[in-house]
Amino acid sequence: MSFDKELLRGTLELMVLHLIDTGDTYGYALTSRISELSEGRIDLKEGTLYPVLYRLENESMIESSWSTPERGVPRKYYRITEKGRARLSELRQEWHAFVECVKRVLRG
Amino acid sequence: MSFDKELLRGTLELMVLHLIDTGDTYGYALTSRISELSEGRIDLKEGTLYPVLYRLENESMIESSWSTPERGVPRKYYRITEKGRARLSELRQEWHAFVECVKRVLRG
DNA sequence: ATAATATACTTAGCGTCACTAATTATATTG
DNA sequence: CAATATAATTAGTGACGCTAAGTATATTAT
Repeated sequence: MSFDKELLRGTLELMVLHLIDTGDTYGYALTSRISELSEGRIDLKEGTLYPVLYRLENESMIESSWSTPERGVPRKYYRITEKGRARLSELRQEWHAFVECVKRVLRG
Repeated sequence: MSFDKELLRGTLELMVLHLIDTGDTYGYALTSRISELSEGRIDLKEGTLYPVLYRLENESMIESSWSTPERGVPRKYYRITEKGRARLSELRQEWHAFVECVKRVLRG
């Protein structure tokens, strides 16, 4: 039902950075958001998403801070940095160019 | 200049199977064909392409036979099998569905 | 109260696969 | 005959999405 995991490689960072860019959010919410937007076709497990977030934070693409909501358990909120926005723009361009390339190969 | 290698994952098989489907061919020619069609953006090294071909042959998606051209060194020609054609059709669908998903996420 | 469930984050270890790099071999060209 | 182009093979590396298990708090059900 779901996609070959290899396909996710290279686009996961793009999607995560984009969603963080559209509004500060936290890990658990990102998995549901991606699942929702992809109509259940992309079902990220925690073991997949969190390492992506740590990588991005480690490279200063995003920053985090703990926050406890009125109800519920503490959450680690992420926001994108300037560096992250630049990277996002690059990744977006790269993705579109790549899709174009594959399209050309599949026509040839 | 070239794409992040992670992007190639998941689409390499698709592109290779497609090109073999459009006409019997051999490894070395595939790299130049893909480079040409992608305007140099996808530059497969032998160490990348040949293992793909061996995998595909091992799974009976393609078949090979040696053939010596009138001029030049012997080549290993590949042709697609019925099983390979079925797989190609699946991969093509999966790819298009995935691109759609990413598009939706990047809009959300 | 307490057990059960939902939310939320962490982390160790695995397998796949594109990569680098080196090797072998024949054919053609200078 | 050396140098280059063509063509295939293969050993080893690293990135990263995955499984799976764990920690911890909050809410709901019994």
